[in-house]
Amino acid sequence: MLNSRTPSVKDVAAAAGVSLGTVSNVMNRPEVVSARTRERVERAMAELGFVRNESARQLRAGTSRTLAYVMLDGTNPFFHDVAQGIELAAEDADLSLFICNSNSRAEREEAHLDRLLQQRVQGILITPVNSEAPYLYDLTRRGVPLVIVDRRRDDESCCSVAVDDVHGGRVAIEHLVEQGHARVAFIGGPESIGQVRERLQGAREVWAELGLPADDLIFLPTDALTVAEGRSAGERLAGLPARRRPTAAFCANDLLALGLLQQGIGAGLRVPDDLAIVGFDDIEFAAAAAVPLTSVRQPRQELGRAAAQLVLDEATNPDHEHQQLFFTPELVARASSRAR
Amino acid sequence: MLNSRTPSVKDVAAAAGVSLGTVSNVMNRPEVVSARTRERVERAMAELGFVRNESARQLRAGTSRTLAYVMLDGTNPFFHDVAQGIELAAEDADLSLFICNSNSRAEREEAHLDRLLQQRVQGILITPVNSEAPYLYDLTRRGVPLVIVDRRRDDESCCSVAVDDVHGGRVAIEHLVEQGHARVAFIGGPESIGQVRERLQGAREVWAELGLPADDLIFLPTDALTVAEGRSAGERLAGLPARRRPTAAFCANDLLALGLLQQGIGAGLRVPDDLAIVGFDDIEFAAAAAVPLTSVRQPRQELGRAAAQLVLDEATNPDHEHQQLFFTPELVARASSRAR
DNA sequence: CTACGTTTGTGAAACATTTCAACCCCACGA
DNA sequence: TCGTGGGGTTGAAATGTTTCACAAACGTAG
Repeated sequence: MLNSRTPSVKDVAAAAGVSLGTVSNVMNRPEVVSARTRERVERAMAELGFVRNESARQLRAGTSRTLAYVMLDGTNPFFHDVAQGIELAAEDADLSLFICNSNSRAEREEAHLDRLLQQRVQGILITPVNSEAPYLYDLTRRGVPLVIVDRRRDDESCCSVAVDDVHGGRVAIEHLVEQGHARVAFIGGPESIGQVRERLQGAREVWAELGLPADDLIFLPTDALTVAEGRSAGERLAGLPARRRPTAAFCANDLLALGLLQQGIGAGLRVPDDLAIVGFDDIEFAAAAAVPLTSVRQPRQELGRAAAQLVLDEATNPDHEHQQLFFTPELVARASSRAR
Repeated sequence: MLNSRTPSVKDVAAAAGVSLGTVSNVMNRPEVVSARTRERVERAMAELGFVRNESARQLRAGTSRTLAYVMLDGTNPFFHDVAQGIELAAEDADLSLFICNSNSRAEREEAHLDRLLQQRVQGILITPVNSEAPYLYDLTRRGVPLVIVDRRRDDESCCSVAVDDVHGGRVAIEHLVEQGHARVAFIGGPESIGQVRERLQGAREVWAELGLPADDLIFLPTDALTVAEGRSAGERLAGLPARRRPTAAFCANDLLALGLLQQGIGAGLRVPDDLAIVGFDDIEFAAAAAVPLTSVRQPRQELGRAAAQLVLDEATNPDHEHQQLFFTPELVARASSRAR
């Protein structure tokens, strides 16, 4: 109040009648200072309302206490769950987490990374717009610990944490076939997204293995993985001639599935009787949908947690080796695909 | 690569054959340095891959370039939309945004604030667990710019940005009465949340003004504002004797409304014919629900943006005065409350 | 040719912390 | 008594910027 400047170690030292080195010791290695002086210093800190200046600490120590996650799409709850997992791991390691959102724009992504570099964050987790972007390789060259989340790189030039999307596609289709469906739509796109390709690939693989005619697995491409695109896919589905119309749809993510569900119910379809639906991700709202949504669950928090552990290993362990972690997704069956 | 240490201004200065003060000038006031040397310095920076050390900058300059938002509940998309608004304003002011999540736990909240204080952030935006918490008052006393978002304080001891919840309650009920409903449930809780109280108050006010019997506005309390609680409220609703059973429900937020909708549809109710539903917040998923949800829209991004502007004013304008901003929410009518 | 103003560049101080070699003091063993 | 060891504390250096008073260079007017 009276003294506007915020107190520094020097002020604390003066107030406690010790040297400033001792104050630092109280904070960083309390065991070397005698109980009596430690207490005195702590009292002085409390009285002055001392708060350690993190910039100065970081400048001298050379190491920051923050991690960063650059997420791809803030409107998709999936990424917030991943972030939550990272946050938990960061908390355990006594680190702060910077969350940025690129909104799927490479230019925002690059701006964020630049900022983070200036902050000298300990490590960066990212779900990139494009995992091959040159500025991502620059990071590695600079020695910044980097983990790619929910995407992969073909070469193994950095750590990554992802989910076996081919397998995810397989279990979704296996489930639908088990439920008696013989004509199924795959809804998703654009194909430039690796995940979409792989989920489709898994679907096709198992469809062929089961000896079903390729024509009866209908690919309905979309322009994005959003609720609106799901609705529009639903309209296209309804437009198909009855004998071609699938009895079930497997959507590349839950947002699409929710859009499809909404469009279907609005058009008077009964789900799952007229149309069974399976989504992907198992976001919170999947279970909360009007007809609870069957979905392929990704271990979202686990994904984040594991990624954080990898980045920490890279940051602290001198003989760290890059790893490509792979989680296996599993099907969560709910009403939207109940047996016919 | 070869030289592991990341280059500093000093290295750049040496490489460009100028003093380090000049390098600083190139970054901070390019107009005072001649075109020739500026270019030389810039080339040296690029060659060395120089990245300014933000801690050092901050230490010397005494001011950080970050804002922080401590959100209340990461599982509610509402807060992410608010954060998005803040982010946009921060971007305009060339600031970074730290996003923290207290998960409705005061202890996490306090830990986050402590961190942020150490980082010397320029200002803090927060949707607090409790706007009267003593540690929030401490912040103000310390002179940290603070804005309370989506909550208020009775005294006007800091800036806040909120929505007129009483009005929101009024328009929701007016709408339902217009649609011909004469027995309506208010679903929400706990009452310790100011918003819940005020939305209920608005509902009761207008109900009385319209001359409807108080008994026909039924208060169904919940333990939280979640989808699960919405479902359970739906069960309680179904348990009411038919002549007491309301024909419409006004939920204190969209998550409750979605839960209620799910339970209702599952139990075979037709929405809106058997039960009309109005939510609050108008989150993305409201429009995407099986029956698109009528909701009272809060200007979520605007809320964040305005809050950011207030905090910046407090941080930079010496004769800043605390303001309590108030937005007026508006009803967005959709299928879940279509005329009967 | 001098005095002066303007433009451009310099160098040292300052910011708040951590770290580390050095120092003091005291107890203890010889 | 002296020497030794060790617990506790100190003081100064170092971290990478920014800022600011000042110096150098260069025109230009008188």
